[in-house]
Amino acid sequence: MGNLFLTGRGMASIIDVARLAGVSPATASRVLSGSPHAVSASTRQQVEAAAEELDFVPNALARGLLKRRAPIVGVIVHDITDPYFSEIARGIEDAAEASGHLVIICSSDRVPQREESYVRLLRSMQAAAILFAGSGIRDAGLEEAAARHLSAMERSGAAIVHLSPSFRGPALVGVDNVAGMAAIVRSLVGMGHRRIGYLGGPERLYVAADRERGYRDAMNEAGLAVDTATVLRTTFDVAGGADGVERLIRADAGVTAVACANDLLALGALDRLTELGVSVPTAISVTGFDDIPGAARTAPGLSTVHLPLRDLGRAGFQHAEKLLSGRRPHRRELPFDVVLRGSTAAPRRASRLEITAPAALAGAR
Amino acid sequence: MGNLFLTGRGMASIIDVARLAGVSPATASRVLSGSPHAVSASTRQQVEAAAEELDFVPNALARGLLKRRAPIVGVIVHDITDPYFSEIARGIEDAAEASGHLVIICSSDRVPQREESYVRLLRSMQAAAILFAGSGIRDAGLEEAAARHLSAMERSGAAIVHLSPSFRGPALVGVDNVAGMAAIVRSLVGMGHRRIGYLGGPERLYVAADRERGYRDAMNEAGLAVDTATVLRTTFDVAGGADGVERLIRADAGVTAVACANDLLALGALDRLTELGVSVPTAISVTGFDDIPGAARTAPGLSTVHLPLRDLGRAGFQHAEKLLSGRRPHRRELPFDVVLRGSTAAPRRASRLEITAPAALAGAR
DNA sequence: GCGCGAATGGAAATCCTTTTCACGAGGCCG
DNA sequence: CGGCCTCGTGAAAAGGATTTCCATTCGCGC
Repeated sequence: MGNLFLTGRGMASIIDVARLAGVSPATASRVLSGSPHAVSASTRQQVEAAAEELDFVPNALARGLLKRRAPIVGVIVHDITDPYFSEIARGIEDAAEASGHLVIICSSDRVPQREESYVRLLRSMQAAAILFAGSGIRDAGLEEAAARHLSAMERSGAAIVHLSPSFRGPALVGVDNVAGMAAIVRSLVGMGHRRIGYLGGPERLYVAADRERGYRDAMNEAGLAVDTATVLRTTFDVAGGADGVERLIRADAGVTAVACANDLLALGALDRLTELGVSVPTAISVTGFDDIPGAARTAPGLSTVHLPLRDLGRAGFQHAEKLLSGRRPHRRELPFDVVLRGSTAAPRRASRLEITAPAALAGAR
Repeated sequence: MGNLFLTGRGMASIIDVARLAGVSPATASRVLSGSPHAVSASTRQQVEAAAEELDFVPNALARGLLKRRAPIVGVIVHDITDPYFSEIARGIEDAAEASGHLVIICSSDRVPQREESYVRLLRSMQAAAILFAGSGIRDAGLEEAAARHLSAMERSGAAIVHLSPSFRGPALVGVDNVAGMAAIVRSLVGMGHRRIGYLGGPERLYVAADRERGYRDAMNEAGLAVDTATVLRTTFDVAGGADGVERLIRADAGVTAVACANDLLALGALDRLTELGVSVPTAISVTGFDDIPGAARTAPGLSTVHLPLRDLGRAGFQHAEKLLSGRRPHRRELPFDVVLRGSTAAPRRASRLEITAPAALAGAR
């Protein structure tokens, strides 16, 4: 077959449609792009019929070139395979789809250079927005390059949104990591724990620093010592958590609980404790942070700080949309929630004795 | 400050660079786009210095408009939150990044209309390739529209790659789902199970059909009856698995093992069985499919069919690259692996008695 | 009957880059 | 020493859609 109005073997352009409809490209554009310019009903119909007939799909590149903006948003994550990030990404995607935007996923693997390369690529694609889902990484080189790219993009009207703390300061849309960690540590204290170890994330991650500060705040507040031997920093993943608890246990500092900087760490810790025959929560309590899907399915269920990750993604995109439409949205803070499952309990008697009047306790029991 | 050579407040264009370097845009382009065309060393250096000075980032939209192709690939998944898909997506991303492509994630939620809308969007963006990570959905409306879009894209040189079976036939790059399921069911049979239930996925998913066929094949091959009451189809997620096993158990058909069409179903099944106080594998064995990260972390560990998901993604992108460079790559089949963990064991004696000579068994034990 | 505004449609510029095509200079071979 | 080839560079077109001006027509009030 082959339609005679088609310019070549490629896709039909708006010129082809205009020709078939017997109108100018300008008119066809007005109909097809929903312009406010008046077009008579009959002409409109002609154009729509022609577009349908030719299976016309507008070239977003041409449109974007003119508008200086492509209908895409980039999301910088550390690893899309990490449920924390895929949940956020999904929230962004849902909100983006509603406004016709496509979402580009960029897993930086926490390598500054890879992150910069992605930002550059997104900039070259004239992305409408970039959302940083993952925490910033303290790195002079990256931050200099990133600052340059980001301010250039903002100057040209793109939206930049941080969902976690970064070198640009606290997140535009995010949760209070300090308060969240402090809250769950406080509930550990409330159960009677006194020697609480901490398994932190990489030192260079801003979010890891915030969470560690929350831990220290809560400990200080309760008048408890933070032993340097019981605060460990490791990689932000399951393997890090497994090795971390083991080191913590072997240091034999008598900790009765371990607060982990995120759920992945806690999952790894749970695994290793099981392997080591250390029972949770009888011998030791474990807490996580984030409440990723799957945190509830461990045995025992993981006590953690629930974050509304999908909402965070959605809210992040909405923030970007406001920025794009010229408004100046407020910082937005989403609520967290301490959820206690089976991985935490009061410490064993022996431990309690250390911290309570022995006689009183013995008598009560 | 503000550089006088900048046209406006926007980003520097190649024309600005050319002007600053004192050459024509053509020459600047040749330097900056790595064209094979000869350019003298001194000119080249001038241009590079100017580009650096102006923080020039090429406009990928303009380039794409000319080349009729944007350096982006779309990945259609059912849900990026599902570890099965995020693993594949990550593999694609890794391979794509190596060749300067960006990856767009499209979660269809298995809604045909949403899938079509995404394909249309990708087409309008002149995506270089679309990879279908999720299985096709049997749906006349979608398939008609999809066929139209896809053949149009292929005609214009884009690459379309299916990683799972679809209405276009078996996957271009994929695994043998029939054989995989048959293999794990066979190992259940080998352990002595005779009444093996099946928890399948949505009827309209091609991949679900394949896996169910594998189950039936293995059962027939072993001369075992497939009772319609012990084959259930449900949604492809944790909730479906939980409800599914419960129905299976309550039907009281005496099954000693349940093969699940994927790991999410198996995870749900494990959860519910625990809640119900049915011990795994003592009372009942459970198997999954895919070996998502986390399948090893259940208690007991999930026996499943390991799929090299990340490799699958990588191989899929490489296939697309070959297609784009005009080659005609072969179908590629990746290996699977039955991995037995704690969720499977030989059935209890009572069950064995049904199928083995009672005297012999009793004597042996 | 004249003029004015609304309605409608077209011509052309614009967005930025790549890629022919053309041109001049210089080197080499015959 | 003339013709030819190579090298280096520039001018201009192309790619597809939008949008700013204009131009035309029609209806209508005076």
